[in-house]
Order: sequence, then C-alpha cells, then structure tokens
Amino acid sequence: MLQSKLFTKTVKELPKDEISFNAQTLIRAGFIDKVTAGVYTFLPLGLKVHNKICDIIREEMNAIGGQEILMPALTPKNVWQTTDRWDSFDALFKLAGVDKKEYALGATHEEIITPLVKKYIFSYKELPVYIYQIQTKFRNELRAKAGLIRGREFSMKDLYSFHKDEEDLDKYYEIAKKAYFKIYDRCGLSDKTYLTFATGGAFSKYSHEFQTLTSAGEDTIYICDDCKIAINEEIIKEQETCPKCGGKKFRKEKAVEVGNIFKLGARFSKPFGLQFINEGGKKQDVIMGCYGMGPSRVMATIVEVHHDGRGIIWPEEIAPFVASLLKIKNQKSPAARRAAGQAKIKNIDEISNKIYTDLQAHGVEVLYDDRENISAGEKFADADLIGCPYRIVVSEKTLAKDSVEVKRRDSEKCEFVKLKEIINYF
RNA sequence: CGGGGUGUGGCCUAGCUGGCUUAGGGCGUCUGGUUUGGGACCAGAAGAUCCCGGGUUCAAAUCCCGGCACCCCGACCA
Repeated sequence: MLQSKLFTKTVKELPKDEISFNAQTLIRAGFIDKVTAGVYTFLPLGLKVHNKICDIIREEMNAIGGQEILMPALTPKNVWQTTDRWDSFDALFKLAGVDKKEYALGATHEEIITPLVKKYIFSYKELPVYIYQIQTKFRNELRAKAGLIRGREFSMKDLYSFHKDEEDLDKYYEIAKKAYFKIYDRCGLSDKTYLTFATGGAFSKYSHEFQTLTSAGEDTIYICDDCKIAINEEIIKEQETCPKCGGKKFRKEKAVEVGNIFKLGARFSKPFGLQFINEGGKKQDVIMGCYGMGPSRVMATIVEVHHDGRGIIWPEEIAPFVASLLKIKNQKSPAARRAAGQAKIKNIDEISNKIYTDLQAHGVEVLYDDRENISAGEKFADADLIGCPYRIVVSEKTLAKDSVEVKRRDSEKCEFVKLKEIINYF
C-alpha cells in the first residue's frame, strides 16, 4: 500500500471524546472512526487488522471441525419468546417492521442456530456437529465504554457445538479451550491470558472466561502464578491462596474478557425441541456448548497490551503490514533540484520503489511511505504510531552503504541490510 | 438507569465568572519560498448554523428554560 494513497491520515491530538488508550490510539492512527457512542467504522488499516484476527480465528475453528455459516443480524421476536429471553435479556435492541412485526438485532444466536440445526440433525450418527459464524452483534449497553472493548455494535465469533451427551460435550469443550489459547498465542496475548472460572450467567452453573491482564480491563480476577488459572471475583471471596492448588502466588488483577465458553446443556435444545434418536431408537435432547470471542475486542486488547509511548506495536501475524518502508530523501528546493540534475533523488526513488515491488512480489505486505514533502520526523512518528513490526528506511545515508536500515518496532536497535539481501531478510 | 462534566471551522482548543471581540490560537488543508534522520520554518489564503429550540436584553458563544449529543463515576454486562 502506498501511504500517499491511503485516504486516512494520522493526527497529533487525542480525540476529546475518548479516554481509553485503545480508542484514542486507533483513532489517532487512522484504524477506526467513531460514529456514535460504542459504534465505530473500521478504516482500511483497522479492517486489515480485524480481518487478520478473523482469519486466525477461522483457521483454528476449522481445525477443530468448525463449519462456518452466516446467520442474520435481524431476528424475529418469536424465537426469543420461545426461550423466554425477549423480556429478560435487557441488552436486546428491539425494533418494529412496517407490519408491526417485532425484531431484535442479534445479541447472540442460540435462538437462530438451534432451530436451524433441528432442520438437519436427527440421529446420533449425525452428532456431534460444530457450527460457527463471525458476525456483527448488537447489545444495547446502558453505557458504552473503553472504546472497542465495550461497544453497542461489535464483531463476534460464536461457535455452537451439538452433542449426544455431556461426556462428548466435555471432551470437545477441552479441545475448544486449546484452540482458544492457540488463537491468543497467535494474537500475541497468550502470556497475559488466563483461563478463568466465572459464573455461567443465565444458563449454566459456571463458565470459563479467557481473561487478558491489562489495566484497561473491566473485570477483576484472582490469578494463580503456580497453576496459571484464574477466578473471576464474581465467584470468589478475597483470599490469599489458590483454591485450586493451594499456591500462595494468588493475586488480584484487572483483566479484559477476550473469550467466554459455556456448557449450555439442554437450555436451548429443550425449548426448541432439538432432539435426536439415540442408538436405542429413543429420542433424547441434544446437548449444546457455545464458545464466544470478539475479534474487535481482541484487537482493542492487543493495543492495550502492546504499545509504547509512540504508538502501537502489532504482533507480526495481525499487523496491518509486516513492514513500513520509509523513503527519506534530501529533497532540496526546486531550483536546487534543477541545478543538481536530480541525480541522487531519482536514485532514492528508484531504489525504494524497487524494494517495495520486490518485497510485495515475495509476499511481504508493505506500507510504503512514498509521500513527498514530508519530513523524516513525521514519517518516523507515523510509522511508530501505526506500529508495523518492521521499519525499513531508504535514505542517502543508507544508500551510501549500499544498504537499507531495518529496525524492529519492539526494539531500539537498527541494522543495515544490503540492498541485495533485503528480500531474504523476511 | 442515578450522579457529575462537556459541546466553539475537519481535529485540538481560548473566550463564558463579570453579555457588546472583525469569535483568538494551534494542528490539518491550499499557494509560494526555505528545509529534510524524529511531527522543521517563513509569508499568504480558504474554512464557523459558537450543538438545537425557545426566552431575557438595545445587545447573547457568554445569562435563563427545554431538548439532544458526547465523556466520566456508579449500577448493569447471555
């Protein structure tokens, strides 16, 4: 991507209507734009990151047998009445059609997936099945906050599993947990993410959350450094030792819930009559699990966890681009350029252009800062703010050594790489 | 939903206490020039329903009433 063509640009001032670091920084760097409280547009850079997170999630969900579908955001009232959630789920956005028929914007999709599966699954031979989607969810939060961490509209991956019995659900539940950690690992969050025991809300005794430690978090959890688990404060009283292993390294931390998995049992299959015929020819309730994860919230959490005073430091797999390529040239005045015959300037242009096209041809995604009349300082500041993992500089200084300068965003060290070798660097 | 705060060119903001300004500055944009390894400088230019509606007044960005939006704290958060 040529930065001169990127329609967004960075801004210096912090937006006055955001206090959370993730929102301030993502807005400043041109990843997102705020439309109204809790509702954001994903701009080219932000959408790229969001898509990469979704791609990772897809890969890991497919790897555990997930089949992707896409359910509607607009859902009819009757299915919510079937499960008794039309009135009890107060974050539901409700609206009426011209025919006075009422709808809800999907806040979660058990009410859609359960009747769907009922149309196709009849026998124990067809179970288990794992179905997921990545979709926009709507929740009428009384108060949106923390930027992308708690919006009224947000993206969510929701996987639903369907089993013949609890035992089979338990097995898959463990598989799903592992897949979740793979995702967090690839998103650069695994070091700070803890499997956390939490309440099950309206339909199970307990659930497991995946909580990432950061001061930006809304949840308070107790973590155990010995057994690497955590317990949400909503289900535990203040105490000093881990109830699991007795370990003494048990402490209170702020965290963001980046995932939540539930054993639903027959909570939804019962009201919809989702049953199957077992080996003995008898009808039995399908046992369900559900597994949520919000890509947009994951994105915000990554920003909260990986940044420094200059901007974002994206983990490599989800960065909008692997590298920022900065062309820094000694431009001179038009008169001086004419006098100098432009020899040197052309050289820098040609070499940077070539590096850009070569790297792209090798599959390296590059954000090429080809902008003219922009000072070096501004290019550095932008590159740091946007936060691609590598920065490549082409300037008179580097060309004097027949090289480019390469610097990792997460390090202060620079190294010179010969022009011929830059392709092989990545 | 309770409490508090804020609303001024695209962005950040001064002015509001104590009414009368050509509504000031910075960023960004445009023109010209000087610069070029950490958001550089000079000169000029464009760009404003001062959130909306009503009221008080000779006169309102400023005071009063109502509304809306946004932010913060709390509550809430399958």
